[in-house]
Amino acid sequence: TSSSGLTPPSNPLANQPVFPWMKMSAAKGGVSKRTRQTYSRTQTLELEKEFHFNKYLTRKRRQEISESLHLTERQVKIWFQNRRMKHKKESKTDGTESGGDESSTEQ
Amino acid sequence: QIMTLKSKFCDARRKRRNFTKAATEILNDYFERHIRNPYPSEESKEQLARQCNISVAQVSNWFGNKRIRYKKSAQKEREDKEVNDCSRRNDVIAMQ
DNA sequence: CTGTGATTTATGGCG
DNA sequence: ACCGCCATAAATCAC
Repeated sequence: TSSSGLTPPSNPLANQPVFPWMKMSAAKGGVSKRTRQTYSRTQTLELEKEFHFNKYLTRKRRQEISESLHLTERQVKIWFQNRRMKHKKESKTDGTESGGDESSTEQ
Repeated sequence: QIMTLKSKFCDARRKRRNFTKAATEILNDYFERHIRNPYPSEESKEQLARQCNISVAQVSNWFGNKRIRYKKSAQKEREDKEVNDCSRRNDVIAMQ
């Protein structure tokens, strides 16, 4: 009602109610922007090598790896969890695909 | 960056093409009709996947990306609105 | 450069 | 208490 001529005709985002899922997860104490560390080539390579050796970690192995790669034990643990998920996903899709690619079969 | 060189062989599975217009329309339609809680169940994902002729994983990716990107633009829009309000107030103050 | 689908780090819930 | 699985967030990658 205030400004007569300047009513935004199409603005789907601005005047929509803010539903809970749209709120941002502020996390701890006041101002914190979440950052995601990207692992170096060597870190990824070593982790991958170890994963090929075994899919699951021993407490001891986890300690050794985390120390040599300058990652926390938690990061190593999580990396293996994520890697297992990736492995599972790949197993589903690939099945027994060998090389074909190109043209149709892609989803 | 380092991956960029090698990936051409190992990760060649990365992006190929966009979804069809029809598929995007179906997904967007579902999203907007469930804007209060855009988290499709496993069954809904399967149905959408069939309708769009894509995989369930791709449907999940689409909703993940959509939620985050929608949330971000909505937040940005709200920030801009605040700035506009401030400017408007400042204009009024300036006139007085 | 932007858009967009996919992948990589990281969290929390539940078993 | 602790770990693995899973769905998801958020950042980042790769066209």
